[in-house]
Amino acid sequence: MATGHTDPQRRERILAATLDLIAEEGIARVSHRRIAQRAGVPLGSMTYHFSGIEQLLREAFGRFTDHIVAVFDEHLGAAADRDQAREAVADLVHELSEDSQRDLVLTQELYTLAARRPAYRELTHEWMRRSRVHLEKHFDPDTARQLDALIEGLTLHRALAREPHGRALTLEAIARVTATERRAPQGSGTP
Amino acid sequence: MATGHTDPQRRERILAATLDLIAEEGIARVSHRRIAQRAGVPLGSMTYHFSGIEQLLREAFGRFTDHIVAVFDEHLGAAADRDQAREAVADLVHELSEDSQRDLVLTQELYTLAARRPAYRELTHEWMRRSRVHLEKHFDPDTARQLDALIEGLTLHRALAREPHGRALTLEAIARVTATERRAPQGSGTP
DNA sequence: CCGGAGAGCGTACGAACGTACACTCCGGCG
DNA sequence: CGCCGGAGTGTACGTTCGTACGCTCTCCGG
Repeated sequence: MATGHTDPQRRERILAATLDLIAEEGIARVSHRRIAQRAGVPLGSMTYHFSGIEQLLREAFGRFTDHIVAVFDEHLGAAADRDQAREAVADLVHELSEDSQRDLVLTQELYTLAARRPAYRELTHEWMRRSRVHLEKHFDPDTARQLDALIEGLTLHRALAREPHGRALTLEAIARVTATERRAPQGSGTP
Repeated sequence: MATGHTDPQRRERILAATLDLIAEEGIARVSHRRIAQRAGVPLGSMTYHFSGIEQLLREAFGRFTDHIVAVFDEHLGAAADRDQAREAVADLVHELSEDSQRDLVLTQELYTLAARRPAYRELTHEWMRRSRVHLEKHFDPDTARQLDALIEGLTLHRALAREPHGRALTLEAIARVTATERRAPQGSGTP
């Protein structure tokens, strides 16, 4: 085509197609050619817009974490008190584990990369940080940390289980971890 | 070489090399040639012992889940009462998130596959089932389920966090999820 | 002592890969 | 009106891939 001018939509379409491809077929099947075909752009565009597959992947996963963090913000930002926060967390767990296979798969792919490569770990750090900011508006830091881990586990197990657990169980787990009546039987100190 | 007889060690070495390669470089970089080189076997052996990469991966991850389930059994099987079970769970979380980057990475790779392919999901189902068997010796089924998810989340977050949380926090989270008896106050061993 | 059966291997082939780079085309400037 | 710079692309190259298959070599029954 050669329009003669910058076309920012091309770039976006490539990034979106990259995430779609990873979600559907996995990192192992990602290639310039497949992405290009899916995005409807010529092969040459790939190396024109991105210096290599590495940069492309990092940028694509950057978009993805932006999206996920937005979902967190959307759910948890609205919570006004502790009980609403608990409900919001339950909603979050169920949305992430039920709605879209896409987000689940991409999350796993990102964790897999993060487990090995520090560059991707930065993305998960930022993600964890942001979610904890929300949780710490309603719970003390230690509890927030535990709850954050619980969210992760509940989401994953619900998504992978043969018979996913119901909302009642999710809420009960959340309630237990966030129950603040601390009679200190073992003496673990926190505010 | 052509020894003229079946050599079961070859097969094992190939499977071990497959897991090593996945752990170090990721599914995306797995190939017959790389595995063969790492295992010290000729390329021709790959197609001789395994019908294709698909079968090879499934079998390799089968070995891996056997290993992980054994770690679960080892830690949780010895626990005699509820408190020992809590300690055992904490040990488990810390061993999996600290000791070996290898197990963590392989776990993530498996979850990634399981999130997309039912064949691999069977492996995770069996894994979850086995771990719940142990947990249900000390806790009621719902609690076991919540605890199982918590283990998952704590392990992952500890492994990926910039500053991993300490054992006290792990134990506190476990205590909280397992503390509340729905019917009776804390007491007897098996539900 | 020998010959066949079959375990195990070396190699060749077509497809797909990432990347480089010469090229085309168009809007704007002179 | 003509031409020039740079955005954007088509294609070619060297590499690596999975897999098939004819071959070698060892062991054992006779």
